[in-house]
Amino acid sequence: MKHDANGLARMTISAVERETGLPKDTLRAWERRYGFPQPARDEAGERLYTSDDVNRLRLIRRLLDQGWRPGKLLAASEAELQRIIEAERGAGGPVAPDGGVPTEDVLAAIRRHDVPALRNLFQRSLLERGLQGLVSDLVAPLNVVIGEAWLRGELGVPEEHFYTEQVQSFLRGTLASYTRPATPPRVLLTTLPEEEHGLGLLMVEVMLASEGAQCCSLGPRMPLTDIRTSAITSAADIVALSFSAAYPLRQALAGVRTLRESLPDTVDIWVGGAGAHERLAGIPGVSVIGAIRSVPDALARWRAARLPGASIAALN
Amino acid sequence: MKHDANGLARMTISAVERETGLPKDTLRAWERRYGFPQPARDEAGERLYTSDDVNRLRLIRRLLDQGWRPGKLLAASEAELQRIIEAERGAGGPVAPDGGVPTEDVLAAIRRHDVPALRNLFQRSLLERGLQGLVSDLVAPLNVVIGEAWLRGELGVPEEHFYTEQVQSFLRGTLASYTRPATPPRVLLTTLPEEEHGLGLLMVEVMLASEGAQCCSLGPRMPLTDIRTSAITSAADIVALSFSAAYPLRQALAGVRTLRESLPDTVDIWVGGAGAHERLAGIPGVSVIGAIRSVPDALARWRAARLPGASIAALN
DNA sequence: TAGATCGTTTTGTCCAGGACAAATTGGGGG
DNA sequence: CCCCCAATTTGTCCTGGACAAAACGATCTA
Repeated sequence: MKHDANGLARMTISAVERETGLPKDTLRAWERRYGFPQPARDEAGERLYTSDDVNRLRLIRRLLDQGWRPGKLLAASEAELQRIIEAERGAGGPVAPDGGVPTEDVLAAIRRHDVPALRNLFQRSLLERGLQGLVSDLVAPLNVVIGEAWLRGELGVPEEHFYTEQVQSFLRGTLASYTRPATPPRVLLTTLPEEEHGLGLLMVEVMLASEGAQCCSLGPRMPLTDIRTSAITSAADIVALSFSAAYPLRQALAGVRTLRESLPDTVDIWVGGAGAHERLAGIPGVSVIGAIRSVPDALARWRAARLPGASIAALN
Repeated sequence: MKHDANGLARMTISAVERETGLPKDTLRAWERRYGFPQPARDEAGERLYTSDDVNRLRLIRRLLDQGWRPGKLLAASEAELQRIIEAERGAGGPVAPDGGVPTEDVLAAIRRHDVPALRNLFQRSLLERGLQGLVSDLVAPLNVVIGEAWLRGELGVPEEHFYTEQVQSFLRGTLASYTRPATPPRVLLTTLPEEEHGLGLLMVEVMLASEGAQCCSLGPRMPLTDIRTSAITSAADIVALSFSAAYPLRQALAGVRTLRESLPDTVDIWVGGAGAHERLAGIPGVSVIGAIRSVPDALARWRAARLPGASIAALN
């Protein structure tokens, strides 16, 4: 981070790429076409962005992920952008209060960076609703709420990281202390290389493991060819992929199609997450898991189809 | 992924950037200066790399991280590259066999993607040596061994991911089921934005938590300004940063200096990991943790200096 | 012999501005 | 109302030049 004559922090184009996830080429194209951002230059003519630029770019990126078009957002004034954010608030329908752990309590704990308090709230939800309930009734809605709070500037980057870190810790910890007889199917979990969010993956793993499936998670960012090799090595019945809303549909389609072609027909592909568009279901042998709570159903269907001889009782 | 006339997989420059972590600009500069890689072109004149190119680039990247210079590596023939890899094998000194869980057993489980077997081995090490012993005597040497095995082509990307994922799961799980009275210091754990490896962070967290410190992990990739805010919000006594060997020293120095300036003097900064160069210790108020096993000592020193009134007994 | 100093080379990153194709949009026709 | 096509939008890639930070290595000093 450099500083200008007034001591204000100024960032180079690669720093901005890192912070916002927007490629350098795109940043330069936007400047050329829309006049925003319009960074100052250093002695060598290199761009120096302000942190205001970065904040606005982060905002724009989120709105892009929600379907807005660059032309609108980049030409928009500050006021217009605020109006768009207002309109976006709760656009996906209100998050149903679940009567369990209050969302505000969780948000308060996150704001305080209060590890014990947050763990307590998770623990409470776990006892009241079980592991699957914790994931589908608390964590899933929380992800939405926190994303929106971030958009409105009510939470910062560290708070979001802190939340993600703590949820992952709690879920993994709970999963680790949970053992039951391993039954089919064997599921390989991962994301494509451009997708780095591992929380969705973990949520699916929790749902599957609670039903006794054998999960093998590779974590995020796995090259396509390696997914194929891994699926075969680990004798997987299902390859589960997670896509966040930010993932370009076109890339998801291409990736899943290639994977589908390279995997044996006996291996199912499941895709889930906010970026798992309906059109992915158009590919034969690919199932879209619309909501995290429907994972157990999908699993039951797979078992009914593939394990016709086994009684349900034997599996439970 | 595109395909050429012979059906061979061909990747665009952004795919290669994604797979290897080498920026597009660097790939083009290497082509211009050293003639490698020299990708074919599609109808539009865009570069199409082969998977051999990518494999070699991945190799080169690792060797760069170990201190080799681009000029040597990129001009090297296939045979010369092999010779360098041979030379590199065990260059860091042999990893001491610790008499506990045999490394080969772990590698075998990783190759088979065998989750239960791997967890068993971790569990065994945990029972034989305790949590700190697991981290310092098994996980730390394993990281080195696995990195070297990858370099020699004995392990692939998915195996490395699989290992990382399983270790993290196991450690987090064990940590979650482990409670003891929280005592000072309060430690904030994270990495700078360019550093995405979270395993080192988790290892430190385990060591610290075993000694009763209050850890608050933000996960990897945290912007500098946000680290400052977070440290203050969470009233941290120590900010712990982890650097992998791949992290450029210059950037580490700049980042840590900036952070040091923005944090109150009462907050210590600890840096660790393979990329935590001695020169970082030159900054006042910054401690370099040379090896993971020295974390408890560092903690004891902090307590002796900052909590002179408290008896050791009260802390344990 | 070990270590500091300083010019030279290496190397990563940035720039401009043009090009193109994939994706989206907005009409019109069945 | 749905489908299809042309116009527009938009992300990504290209070349080839430039520059500064880092690494190197030769020279000098204690």
